[in-house]
Amino acid sequence: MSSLAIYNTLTRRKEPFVPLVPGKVGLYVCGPTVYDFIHVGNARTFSVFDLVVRWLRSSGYAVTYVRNITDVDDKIMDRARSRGEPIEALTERTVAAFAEDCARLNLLAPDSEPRATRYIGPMLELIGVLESKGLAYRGANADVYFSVRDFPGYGKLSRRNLDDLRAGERVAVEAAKRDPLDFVLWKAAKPGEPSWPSVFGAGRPGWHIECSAMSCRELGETFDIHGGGWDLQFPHHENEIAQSEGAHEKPFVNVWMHSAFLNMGDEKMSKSLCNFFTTREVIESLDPVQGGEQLRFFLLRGHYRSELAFTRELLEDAGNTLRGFYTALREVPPGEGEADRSHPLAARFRDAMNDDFDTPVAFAVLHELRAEVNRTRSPALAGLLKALGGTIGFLQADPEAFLKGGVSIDAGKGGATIDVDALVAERAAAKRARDFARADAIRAQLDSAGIVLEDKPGGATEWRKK
RNA sequence: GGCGCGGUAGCAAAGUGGUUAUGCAGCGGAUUGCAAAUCCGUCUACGUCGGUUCGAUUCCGGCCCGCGCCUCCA
Repeated sequence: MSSLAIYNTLTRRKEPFVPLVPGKVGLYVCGPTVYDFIHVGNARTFSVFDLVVRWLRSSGYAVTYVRNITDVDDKIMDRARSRGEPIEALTERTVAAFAEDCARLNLLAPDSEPRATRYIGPMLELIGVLESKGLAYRGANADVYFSVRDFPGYGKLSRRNLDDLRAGERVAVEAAKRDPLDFVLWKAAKPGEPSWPSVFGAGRPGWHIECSAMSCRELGETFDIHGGGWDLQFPHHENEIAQSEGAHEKPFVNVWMHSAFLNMGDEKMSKSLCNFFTTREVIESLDPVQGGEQLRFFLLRGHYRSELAFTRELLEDAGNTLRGFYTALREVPPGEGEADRSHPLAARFRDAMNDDFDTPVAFAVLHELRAEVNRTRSPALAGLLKALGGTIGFLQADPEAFLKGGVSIDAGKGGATIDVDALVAERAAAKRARDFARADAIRAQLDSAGIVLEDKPGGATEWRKK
């Protein structure tokens, strides 16, 4: 039996995974800033870590999964102001929408979903510790900064040399900083902005401090895995390390995981480039029953450290493939009882997932299993297929319902709805009377409405969405 | 300028120093009243130039091309 190896950004290699406490894993993932719907690129990252959590749990680990919500930030304030609504109304609504999107993607809820505004106290404590250790200072503008050059390990995650960084080349550097790379821990309040009282004066936290404070509260000063999108590596995660290790003087995180981008064409999808689709608009453009899992499959069938291009064709392709799995499960209903995890294909699936979550190989194994199910018509093997898919959050829907889809059937021109079952019955009667012209006419009619008929050996007829 | 990632067949995507990845699409066959589904078979591969090697897509080096981070960003 293989054991899990994970690519660690910190060491830039795959390493055997060894949890701090045997059998337990603490996992922290950087969640959304809640001023707008998440886009499909965000969905990729959250899906990747959902896969990680599910696989760790399938492997027997007790996982504590923490994913934060950033609910205080410049963008949130700007958006609330431009909409003329209270900040809380915006963030609450966005959090609720985020939860809906996650549910559609079949993402497990984190065990803890801390919000920045509820951890101001721990953040201030942490900033206090940093100041007492000489790693933080108050600027002339009353902001509090982290002094990057006073933290020896700065740059170790992203492998940057302080002197090579071009801070301020693209954005003007705040004059109050001693070094252009210093980053803000606490921002002094300006009129009309939300603020909290503190020994540093009224203000609000900088972005990076929340993750250091909340991960420590939820998972301890040192924990197993910290994840996020590739772009968070620098400066966000680098700054988290500086804050946490600067304050606690012990390793912050053992394994850093970063998921690759989702691209539009050959550019990264991002809000600043305005080239994104929201997760919900993509799902809503797909079949209402199949859409969520289809998008999830599209996002996860490639390796999480490889970039992925978002196109309509690839989304369709993913849907076709996924329907193939469900077709097998419809034809051969999974047997009751425990699946045989000692089957060679199960072992290969496990090996693939244990090799840094190699989903392309894992799905290739599932395809072999699907063919085996179709050949042997073995309910036990179908059960294994469903069970293995289930370990990574797939193939749990009712196959019949999935394949029928959420069809809103209309006859085409007139928009009149079609009674599929009545037409199927009429066709059956026509077939019995050997009126094949009528039978074929009905097939054609349904086909143009997006319904495919499948005659079964016993004379029964199944239908599904095209 | 610094740091990093990648270039695999129509499309997508793994992997390996010598033996079929896999999927979608296509094509042929079996099957079907016709279809669909399924099964069987099948066609295009490893950016480029060198090096190491009995042998390289797979290791090493140069080059070309693409992308990312260095600002908020999943």
